[in-house]
Amino acid sequence: MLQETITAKEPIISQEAALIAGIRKFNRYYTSQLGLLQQHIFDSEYSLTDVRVLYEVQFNGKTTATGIREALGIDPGYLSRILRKFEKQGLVIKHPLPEDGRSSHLTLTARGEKLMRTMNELSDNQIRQMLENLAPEEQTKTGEAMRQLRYLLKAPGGAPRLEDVEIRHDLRPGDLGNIVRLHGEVYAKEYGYNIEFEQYVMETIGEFMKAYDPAKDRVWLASCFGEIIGMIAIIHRPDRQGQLRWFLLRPDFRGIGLGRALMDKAMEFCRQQQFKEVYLLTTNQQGTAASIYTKHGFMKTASVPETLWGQDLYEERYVRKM
Amino acid sequence: MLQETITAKEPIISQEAALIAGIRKFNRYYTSQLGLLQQHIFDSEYSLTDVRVLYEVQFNGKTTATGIREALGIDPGYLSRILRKFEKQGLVIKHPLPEDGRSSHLTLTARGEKLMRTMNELSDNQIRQMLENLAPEEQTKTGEAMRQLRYLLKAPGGAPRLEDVEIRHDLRPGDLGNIVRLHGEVYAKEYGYNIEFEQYVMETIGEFMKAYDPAKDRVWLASCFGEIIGMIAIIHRPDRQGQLRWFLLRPDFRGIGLGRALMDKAMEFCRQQQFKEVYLLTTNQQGTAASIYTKHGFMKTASVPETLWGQDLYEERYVRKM
DNA sequence: CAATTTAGTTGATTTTGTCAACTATTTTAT
DNA sequence: ATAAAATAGTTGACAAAATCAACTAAATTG
Repeated sequence: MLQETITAKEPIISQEAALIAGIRKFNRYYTSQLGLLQQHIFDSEYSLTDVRVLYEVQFNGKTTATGIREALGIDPGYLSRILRKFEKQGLVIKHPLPEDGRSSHLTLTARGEKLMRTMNELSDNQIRQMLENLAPEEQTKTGEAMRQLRYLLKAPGGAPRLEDVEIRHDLRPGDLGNIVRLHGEVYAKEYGYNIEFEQYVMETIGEFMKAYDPAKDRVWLASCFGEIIGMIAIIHRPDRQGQLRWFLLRPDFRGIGLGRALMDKAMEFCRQQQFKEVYLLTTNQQGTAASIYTKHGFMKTASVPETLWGQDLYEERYVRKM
Repeated sequence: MLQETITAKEPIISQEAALIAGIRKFNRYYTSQLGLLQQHIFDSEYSLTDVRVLYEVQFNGKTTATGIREALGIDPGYLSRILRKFEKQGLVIKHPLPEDGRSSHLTLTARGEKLMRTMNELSDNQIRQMLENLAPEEQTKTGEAMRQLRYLLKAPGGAPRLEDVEIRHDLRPGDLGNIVRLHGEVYAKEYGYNIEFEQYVMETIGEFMKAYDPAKDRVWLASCFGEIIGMIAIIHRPDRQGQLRWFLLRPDFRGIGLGRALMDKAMEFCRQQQFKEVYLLTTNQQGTAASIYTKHGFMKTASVPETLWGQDLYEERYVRKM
């Protein structure tokens, strides 16, 4: 047994208290920090509630008053008056519903859209001002921390977006470590692999690097706000074969088309290299990965029982003709 | 040359936009999520402003009205009335200042303290409710992300504090990768070492792990907000010798006593292990490290010229008798 | 098809926050 | 030393934001 455990598994009461106290501190700090409590946003004539209503109209396309009321939890009478004000100011239009004579769909007018754009610009400037005191690393860390929080707290739209992900294929300092780390963390979490697995990945990466030839091998790294969150690699093998390796996505970045994007890049590279075929080795435990492989034209050609990293599993081989 | 460069070094505009959009989303989400906008906190008779005032009285010990006014940015007249209400309700006491007949120090009464305790409990429950849908590790990640945000935004560019650093000596998934990464990034930045160095570190860590014996070897990792930012290790060697390895701090965490803290832990472990002596290998390039070694009783015993990682340098050996 | 529910409106009112004028001190400038 | 200016806080008048309850009109239910 390689691993040495020190810390307790059970959450300790005082730790929970510390966590909660920390969150409370954060809440208090963050509310004051961003001036979220100001009544009048950016010295405009609109209150925070006004802006929230406009935002709902803009993004919850074709909402009714009730939709907004439910989303924001405000008094119907109050909302009614706010909407009438907006209508009078030419920011919002009510489109009576043919199927329900009581309700109307709400949309922004061009003027309303313009107002919201201005608001967003002002908000962006405020954020930019906040960011400009930070070093570039700190900026990306801030972004990643917020993104992660939104994700953790299950915010709507908190899931990462493909547009925020950057894919590159050079190797920079820290990348090797990040590759190892990503594997260690993801496989430990998903399959309970112990640290021997991480060690194993380290060895395979080491071997790969010794023979690495930028013209024939390629590693793609996907990063979001500076953090490596996925990867794929192609290695040249004898007889115009290629091997696909280290295809991995952090769980919270799955299901957004990133796996496909990486696989596409890899396959395109294989075509450029004029490989006859590409193979990969995996285990039967990686169920979801398998379906991605078959979707991209790979076929299972072998399955051998093995005991690895404290697990009984089948080592599988997939091949795709190019 | 192993490295292949593709992407520009300059931060890309669209990524900044994504970052800002992400932050705006976070702001919007977080304000609504936590009900920070509700007027009446926890169905009490107190408004958000009321509670903020009480909080200031409680924690900015012995504030005056002006102190609160400056902290919260509210109208003096409004505050005056709020305070009078609190006085009448027996929550706050005004202690006229002998040195200034215009002002008074404000303190909470026992009743005021009790009210704040209740408020805090309600707030804790709300947070607990938010947390209970999360897995334990998600909870800790949430706490860490918030702590980091508070830290990043509060003290932009400020030096990290030793209190925020946690030192542990178990090995968790991702740690091996983090160790490699830390070395790769720091040495690239400070001495321009190329990725071969990171590869070399990977190999040495791999070798170490093969022979790793928790009873005789130890790796300490220093982390701040969940990120590994420093480390040190002791490996057992024949003849009751110990070798000190991988002593490294991220540059921005130097000069806060962390190096000393790590070294102390390492030396204490060496005493426990009853080593006769401890040695370490370094190069003449690591000038600042050398001074730390001598400060902790190490003496240079050898210096051999070498060419490593694209650099001409002297490999040096330091020894300390225990 | 009467009774009930739902969507939204309106009037009355309260709560919350703002502005300006004011008093009583303390500090500053001459 | 003393007049002028600044500071700390109060008060009155008022405006804005939000709530509550009673209401209308349309849709749904039994």
